[in-house]
Amino acid sequence: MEKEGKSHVKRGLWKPEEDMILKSYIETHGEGNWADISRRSGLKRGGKSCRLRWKNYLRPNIKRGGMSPQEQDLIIRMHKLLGNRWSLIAGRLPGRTDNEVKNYWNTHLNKKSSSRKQNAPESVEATPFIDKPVMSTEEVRRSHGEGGEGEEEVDTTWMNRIGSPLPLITHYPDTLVFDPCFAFTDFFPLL
DNA sequence: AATGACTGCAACCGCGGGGCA
DNA sequence: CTGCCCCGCGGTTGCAGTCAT
Repeated sequence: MEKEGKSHVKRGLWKPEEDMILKSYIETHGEGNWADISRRSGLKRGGKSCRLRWKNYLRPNIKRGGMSPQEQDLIIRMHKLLGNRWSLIAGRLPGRTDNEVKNYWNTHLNKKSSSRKQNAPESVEATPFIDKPVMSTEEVRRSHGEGGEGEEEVDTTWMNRIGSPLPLITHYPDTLVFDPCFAFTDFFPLL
């Protein structure tokens, strides 16, 4: 079959008409098999492009606009824990997409964190802001008891490494707002 | 008003993983 | 086991809008 074919595949920004076509097609036929969707809908777009457009823009319940302080806080803390696992982080932010979270991090938070590092007080230097995730994906999985239903046996080593079960809040009180509803055990089931 | 620099976001690219024949 | 196809992820690029001069 024809691969996403270089020659006649349209690129660049999506037009409102294209959005409408894709949206109505998916509403009628459902998601799945994006290569097929791009062919059958009549859009001259690659399957990947259709998928991206739907997931990041057209899907229902997409939240647009600025991040709330709570969302910022969550992103920062999740990033510290997981690193650049944008899809996982976005999974904890209803209506936000991995692309949006990634962009937000790269444009806003990454900058913020690096500028903080520059004038960081000693106490902050002791807990570097972003460089390394506290847990690798593997560690997250293990701590969730993957491979052994040891439930309730929560591995708390990440807490020790962060230094506190409420990471960062004491170091950056101007930016971070502790959300008492959030517990890390809350997102483990998603992994 | 013109224009060059900067910023933020949408979209693309390449790669790896999973499912299936 | 192998190869193919599709999907999803993370990194990167490109462009439109905004700001500064």
